[in-house]
Amino acid sequence: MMFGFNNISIDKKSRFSFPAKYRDAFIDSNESQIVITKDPQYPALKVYLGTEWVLISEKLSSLQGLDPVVRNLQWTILGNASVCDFEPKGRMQVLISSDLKRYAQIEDANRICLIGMGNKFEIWNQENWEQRQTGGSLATEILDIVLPESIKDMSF
Amino acid sequence: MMFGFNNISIDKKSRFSFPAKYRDAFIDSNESQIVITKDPQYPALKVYLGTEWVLISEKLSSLQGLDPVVRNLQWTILGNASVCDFEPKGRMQVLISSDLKRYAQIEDANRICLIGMGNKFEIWNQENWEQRQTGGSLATEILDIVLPESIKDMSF
DNA sequence: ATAAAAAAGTGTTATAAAGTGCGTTAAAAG
DNA sequence: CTTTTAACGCACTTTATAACACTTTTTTAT
Repeated sequence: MMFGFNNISIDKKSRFSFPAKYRDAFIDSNESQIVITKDPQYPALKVYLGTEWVLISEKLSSLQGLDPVVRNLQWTILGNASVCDFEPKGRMQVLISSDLKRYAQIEDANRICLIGMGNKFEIWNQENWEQRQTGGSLATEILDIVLPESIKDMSF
Repeated sequence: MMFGFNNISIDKKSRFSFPAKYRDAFIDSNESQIVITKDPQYPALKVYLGTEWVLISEKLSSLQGLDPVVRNLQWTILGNASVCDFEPKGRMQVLISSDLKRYAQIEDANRICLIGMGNKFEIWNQENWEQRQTGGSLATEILDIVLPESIKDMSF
């Protein structure tokens, strides 16, 4: 399980590396891919391990896409997913696409917040993260998603 | 599986090429054809791999065509499908017919959005895509399709 | 109906931009 | 002080795209 807050650098080519403390967890679950995508509610990114992504993406894409709420989630999560090859024994580096950077408002940042949430990570712009932590709300957040029954039990 | 957002160019002769990151997926599933057709609900195009198209088109064409909704879907999806030969090991280039371009409102565009949704892609006009993403609705969208039981479990 | 012209489609190449890999330095931890 | 980790810089590779040339098809005019 991967937890905790990390303020890490992102280089000129838009790569960041996972802190070394997570290496064993990645090796144990035999990861070879990392998937980054948009958070459907906040200006932040979700980072899934490849094994976890398979479960989530299969479940989400199997839902009936004619429901507009479902279709929207499919677009947001599946349609923005960026799959990166990744070596747990190497540098554990991944690239963030310019689109995703824009969404998370980290286009010009040279530091980002990487937050371990157990089975996934989140990536935040530092100011947004601090504001959220101190109870403030963000201009771009979307809290009024009413989920259909079919996905009430899913956690993204 | 093929995921993610791509803003790519479409040349003067209406060709686009798939981003190189999808090459392995195409090679693995041994694709030699790509099928582009209309999205039944939005001013967008669906792009299927040949192998996937066989499944969908066979299922859809086998349905009882007396139901007007089914008949409409058959017309839209089957009747507008454009099959292109395609070499996964080559340039992965595909031509979009002027009809389909008009439908997706990309007639004069020199960039389009190609969205990987797992087992298929969607092609969008950039403005429409952004508007859809930020919650706006589009003049031409059709959300009130009531599906007959026979296709409730199909995903297009 | 035929030839000429235009349009549509196919293929190749060159070049700039984006992405990758790896060594070095700097910083932190033990 | 030694070892590990993080950050940076540089060189190399791959990819995307525009430009061009050529072929095929369609249209137009005679």
